[in-house]
Amino acid sequence: MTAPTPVETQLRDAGLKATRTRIAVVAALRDLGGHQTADEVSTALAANDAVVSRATVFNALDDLTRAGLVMVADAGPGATRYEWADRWHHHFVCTSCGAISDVACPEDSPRCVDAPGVEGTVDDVQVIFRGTCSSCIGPGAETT
Amino acid sequence: MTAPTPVETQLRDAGLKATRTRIAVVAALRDLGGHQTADEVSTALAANDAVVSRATVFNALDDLTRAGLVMVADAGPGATRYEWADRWHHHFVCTSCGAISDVACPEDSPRCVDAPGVEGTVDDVQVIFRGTCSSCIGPGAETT
DNA sequence: GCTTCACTTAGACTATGTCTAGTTTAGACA
DNA sequence: TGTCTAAACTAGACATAGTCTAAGTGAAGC
Ligand SMILES: [Mn+2]
Ligand SMILES: [Mn+2]
Ligand SMILES: [Zn+2]
Ligand SMILES: [Zn+2]
Repeated sequence: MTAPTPVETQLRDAGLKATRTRIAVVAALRDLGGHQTADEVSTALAANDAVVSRATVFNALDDLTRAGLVMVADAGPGATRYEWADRWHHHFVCTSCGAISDVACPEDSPRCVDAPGVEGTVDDVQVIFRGTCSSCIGPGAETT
Repeated sequence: MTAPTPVETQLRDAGLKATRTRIAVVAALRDLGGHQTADEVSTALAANDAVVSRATVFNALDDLTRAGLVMVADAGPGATRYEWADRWHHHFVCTSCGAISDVACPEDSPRCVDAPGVEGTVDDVQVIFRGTCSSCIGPGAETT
């Protein structure tokens, strides 16, 4: 039994068991980088000889999100995209090609924007910038 | 042929034909209010003796969104929610019960927040506040 | 080392959205 | 007003995303 890594500690602090699967999912997201779907995570785990049931990947991502180890990048329709919760940030989504890129959060904090008139408690604030990315504007813009 | 309503004009200005279906979809969203899924719109149309193919409802909502007559309320997984694009605003999503409520946009403009360092053109900015709504906090909070 | 309950599993099931090929229609123009 | 044609609509098959259930497994408290 090795010394508990930070991830294991974070899990237990959130009242979750530090299972092989959850640790592998966090590692996969951190290693892959970017914004991954549940099925992409599943594939990455399988490639690492850590086959995990599809339902479990969805459950793990959900649990990890609530525990704050993983964040969701809202980007409209299609599969939900997850990423390792390193630093809080926002997203730019290209409505032409679907690409998602990070936008730094000026405050580096999940509650960076004030919420006037909200009836309830605000946990975090996500800003989604939508538009056309530079590759889609440029000379070689894809119309597909 | 009656005089063109504003909606018909808006459609033609966007290069779209002012069809019976599209007009009915906008009317349904305006009359229903709130944040509706494609299937809820479909049901509302049917109740109005205006049965429309499911694929057409999806297409119409997509076209109307691009034309600026309808807006999407991003709210995480689940069906995409549409609403009549009256005034630009943001959303508060309760992570406990899933309720979506409007949050006024201080600037009343789709480009209310500055996007530092984005590689491309920003068309609009949506802010999503996530947390727990007052009914879910209050004494009679549902755990379901 | 036990015990227990949270976790994981396979796979059926539901929900959400897309595609295609044939038909209809809005709106341009004569 | 009648004709024409690209755009829009249709039904329904298909694809993708996510949920549920009941039985087996393992992390962690003792
Ligand atoms: Mn990101
Ligand atoms: Mn709204
Ligand atoms: Zn792009
Ligand atoms: Zn609530």
